[in-house]
Amino acid sequence: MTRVLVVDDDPAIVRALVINLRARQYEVDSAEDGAGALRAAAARHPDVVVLDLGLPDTDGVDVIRRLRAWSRVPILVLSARHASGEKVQALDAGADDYVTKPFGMDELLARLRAAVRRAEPADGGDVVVETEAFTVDLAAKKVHRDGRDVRLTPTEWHLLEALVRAGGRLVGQRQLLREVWGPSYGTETNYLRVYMAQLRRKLEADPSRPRHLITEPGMGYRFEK
Amino acid sequence: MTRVLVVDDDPAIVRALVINLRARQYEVDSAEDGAGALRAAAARHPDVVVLDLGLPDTDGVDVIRRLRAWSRVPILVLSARHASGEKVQALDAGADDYVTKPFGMDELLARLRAAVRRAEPADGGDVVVETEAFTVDLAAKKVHRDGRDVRLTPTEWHLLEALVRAGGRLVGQRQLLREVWGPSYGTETNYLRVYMAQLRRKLEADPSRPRHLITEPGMGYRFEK
DNA sequence: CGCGCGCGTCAGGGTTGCGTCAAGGTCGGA
DNA sequence: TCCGACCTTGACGCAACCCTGACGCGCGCG
Repeated sequence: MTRVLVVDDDPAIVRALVINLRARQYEVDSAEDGAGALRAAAARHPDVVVLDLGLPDTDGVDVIRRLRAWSRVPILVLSARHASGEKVQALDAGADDYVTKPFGMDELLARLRAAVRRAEPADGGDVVVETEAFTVDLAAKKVHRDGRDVRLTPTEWHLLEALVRAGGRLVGQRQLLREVWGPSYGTETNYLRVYMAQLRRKLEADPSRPRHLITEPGMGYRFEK
Repeated sequence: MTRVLVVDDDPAIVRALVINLRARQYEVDSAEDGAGALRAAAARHPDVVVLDLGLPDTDGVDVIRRLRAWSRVPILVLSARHASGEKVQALDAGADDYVTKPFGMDELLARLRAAVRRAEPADGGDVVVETEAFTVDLAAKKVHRDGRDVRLTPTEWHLLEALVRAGGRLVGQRQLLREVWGPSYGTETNYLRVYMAQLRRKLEADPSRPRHLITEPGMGYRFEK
């Protein structure tokens, strides 16, 4: 879930933002001054910060600088000032976007989505799943075992990926076949047997007693850490 | 040097932007419609795109989508419309920022700097990447090997750059083709074979046994340190 | 006890994909 | 106008992959 930090000294605005964001499944923290903002950012590691420039204790641009000193979290600035000098200062200090009050909630949310989307592949880069026998890197499409790379064929990789992405849940054979071979392959369960065997031979310590690529007889297969 | 692509059908705006950007040491290309924008983006690989939504031939949002189909270049949208619906559409299609006309040049430039700054470390990380066989300098666009410069053709460089920027991740052949040759070249995989061979001949110690420019059969290619 | 079912294993044959080479085409500079 | 560098395109051999069928095994059930 995406975590947002809202910083504003006007309780009405904070409330409006919190309600709207929570309704859209964001996790929201809030702060009402610069010190609180920096504390919250350090403690909670938000995925994006919505920052009002007119805070009671600190200059907003200074908050941006201090955040940027150690974090690359996207910062979306709110401000009542329309003057372009303010905007330039904030943006050059490291802000990602600048919205003037009064703002439309739809627009703000869209800009927020844009900021989060941009940041995603940057720091959430590698999705790596580890087991005691091998390591799967879903982003790089790489499998590691005993310090060496394991070579997988395209079909083997697709199958492994489908299982790993299910995150430990059971995947039915029909679903597996459709994901890997395409929508018209619902019954060729022998494909699964052949390729599961190859995967186990390449990945399991003891292929005849799989510990991670598990068969659920009559139902399907499951990946287990 | 940072390369900017300006897309607008109003010559006055294009001129103003080009003058201001060139004065600040940007390298500027321009296009006046959607088709030209896509062509220019494919040919010149700009570091940021400034895009007017009201183009004569195409819906601006559609241009954004088509760009996003193969590129992550930052897109800064210009528009005369203040309506929030337009903004939301453009941002959700993949735009990075949205500025309404008339705009202040200072503000636009600041937003442009923000967009470029964000993108820089996002896909590169290191500007210089070293292997035991050769060294790639992404900023200087140079390749060193055994203490001397290696001469690469433009296409060879694009290909190498796309692989190195992926940072060890596997790059699918379709994606590679689109990044290097443009969005309409999704299937000419023989290009890849030819140019990968040339790169290996120039860079690998033993071109028949590549250690850094690796083929993943059926899936794509990967750069490995 | 015999049978059927589902799963794992193995090996062979058709097909695809990759590396290689060479020739034709295009563009810009001398 | 000629020349060279670069890009495109096609052909060919080879290795790897995908599919397929056959067989063996364990289990549950009649």
